[in-house]
Amino acid sequence: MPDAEGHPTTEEMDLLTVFKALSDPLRYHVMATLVRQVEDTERTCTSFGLPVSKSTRTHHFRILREAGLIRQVDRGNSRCAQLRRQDIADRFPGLLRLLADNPVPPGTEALSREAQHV
Amino acid sequence: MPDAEGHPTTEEMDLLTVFKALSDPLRYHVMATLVRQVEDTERTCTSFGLPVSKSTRTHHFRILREAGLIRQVDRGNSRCAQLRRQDIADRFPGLLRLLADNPVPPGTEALSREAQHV
DNA sequence: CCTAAGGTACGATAGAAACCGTACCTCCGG
DNA sequence: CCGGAGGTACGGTTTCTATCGTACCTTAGG
Repeated sequence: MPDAEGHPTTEEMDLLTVFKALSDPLRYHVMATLVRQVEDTERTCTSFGLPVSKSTRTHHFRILREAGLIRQVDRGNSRCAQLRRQDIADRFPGLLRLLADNPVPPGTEALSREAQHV
Repeated sequence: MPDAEGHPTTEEMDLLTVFKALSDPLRYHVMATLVRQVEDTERTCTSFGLPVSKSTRTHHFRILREAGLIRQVDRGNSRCAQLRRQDIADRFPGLLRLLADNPVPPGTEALSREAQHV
């Protein structure tokens, strides 16, 4: 079962849930962004500049977390999101490559004003 | 643009749309089933024994078709669904393997009474 | 020619999901 | 010690989508 912070183990990850998590443009965008960054990059939820309210943002990151795609670690002040790169690669080989090769498709805008943070 | 029957070209396929199509348990099941069959297998929509009405079934197969995942060919009496294996392999390498390795997860029932057709 | 099987089209409905605002918590910096 | 930034929790709204029924089309077969 998931740990206290709601991170499922590799075995608990389920492709249907992952697809559901990735079927939203905003979440897809977050993942496609994370996957193209250097290993172990940590980013706050805010840094993605999603065009939604704080509470909605929490909602989206929760879904990514519960699908096992990201890890959220407490950094005192804020809570950083980190791609679970190795876990995903182990459980769903090929998935990361798919995301890396397919950034947000044109027409799925409202994401263009991506914050330039790191 | 898509052809007359609504099949997108390989270039038009979009991963977000594909994820959306695969994020429904029934559609996921259809794809996971098709992908495990021998090349060029054709099956009628009915043969999957989905626990939904005819019109809903049409709806699901339309979404799969419009995502570019299946091809529907007229066979006079009925309309057969065929996996677009090569197209998917070209456009989204790794995707078919993911599906083949991850059949319907336990707990996603209502699919158990799969028809034993070919 | 008529019927039944397989499908599509359309309109309606119910449930799910995205979204927001408000209230509240925690930590860092001044 | 206080304010603001980053988040979460909760309740309510709206929008989307899975669902169904009905009507209708086409074809194979009796």
